[in-house]
Amino acid sequence: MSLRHAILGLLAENPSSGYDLMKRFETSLAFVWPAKQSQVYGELARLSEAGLIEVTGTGARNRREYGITDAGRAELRDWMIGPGSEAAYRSPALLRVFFLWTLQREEGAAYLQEFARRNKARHAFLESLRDGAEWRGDPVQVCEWLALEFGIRASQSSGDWAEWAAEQLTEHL
Amino acid sequence: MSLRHAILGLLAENPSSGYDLMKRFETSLAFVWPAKQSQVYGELARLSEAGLIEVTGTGARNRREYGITDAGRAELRDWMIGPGSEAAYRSPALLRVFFLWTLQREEGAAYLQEFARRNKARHAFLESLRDGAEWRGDPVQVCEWLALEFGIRASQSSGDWAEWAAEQLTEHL
DNA sequence: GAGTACATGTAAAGGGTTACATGATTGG
DNA sequence: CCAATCATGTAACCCTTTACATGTACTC
Repeated sequence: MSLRHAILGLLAENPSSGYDLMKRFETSLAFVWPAKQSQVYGELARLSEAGLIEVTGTGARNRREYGITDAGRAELRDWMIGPGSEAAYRSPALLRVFFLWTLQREEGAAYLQEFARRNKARHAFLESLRDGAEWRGDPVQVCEWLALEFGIRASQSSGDWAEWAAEQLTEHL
Repeated sequence: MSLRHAILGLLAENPSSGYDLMKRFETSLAFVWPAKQSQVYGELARLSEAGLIEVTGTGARNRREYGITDAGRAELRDWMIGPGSEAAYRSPALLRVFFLWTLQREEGAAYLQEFARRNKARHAFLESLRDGAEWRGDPVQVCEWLALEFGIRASQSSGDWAEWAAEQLTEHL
């Protein structure tokens, strides 16, 4: 149940409303732990009931700001230092690679080239995020930067692989 | 709904029982599209009812072998050449990186070093698979090899990143 | 005044995980 | 004969996705 810990982590940074959290799930966390609006509000209610977060303020338009409680901080820490639950990585894109032999050679190569193109686009996007940001060097931002760098390297590696794979497919199929 | 297409792809290769498929989901597809036993049998029933697969033989211990039908092959092809549904990548490991600032510097560095260790282990494992296999060069195997190579490069890249990140954390936090 | 962004809530459906449940066959 | 493996089925629970539903405040 990592959505719960994602919310706790975000609230450990600063108090936020469901709407604020939702925006962060759509932006900075989009490639790491995407979450929908309905999920966020549901989990906030559950966390609040469990005493891991609490309402710390209200604002216009029915806005409710939540802050993390001491119990919430303890729960977050337990999860952070606990045993790493495994990836359970599911990739429809890679699954198709397994079945590329069911297509014609040119179709398969085209698929891999499209895969390469997308990864290059993502790579360029992530690099632009890194290069466009103002790096103040506070701990929160350092961690964001590390995660961002992961994405940059991963998209680079995936893009390179896909170009190579398209060549291999043309040669060996 | 990619489980459905994973099963169709495997059955396009050769007729198999639920048990056979389950084994493949635990081995070759484990890092790409893992699936549980209960899922496999359920989906087989649904695919059979939809006419995308059919029972092609029976064996000892109540074994039922399914084969893909022409309708199933058409469905598989539609999915293969259709628009790529996006990743929806969820990584608890990377999520923690986002919140590493909540730990002490040494704890964070230790986490990243453990991350590096795991990726190196996976890298070694995947390389041993590649180097231990008998490569006959048939189309099915070429595709498996391409996917395997993806995993090798990804684990390499992740491991390198984690080592680098541990250093950065020590320096910049 | 209209459109956009802010703000929250819930219900239904789909897919994945865990657990229970059962039985047949093979190999040592 | 006993254990491991082969083989299937299903129920409950949890999480995610999609969709519907509603209302407020700001800006042009």
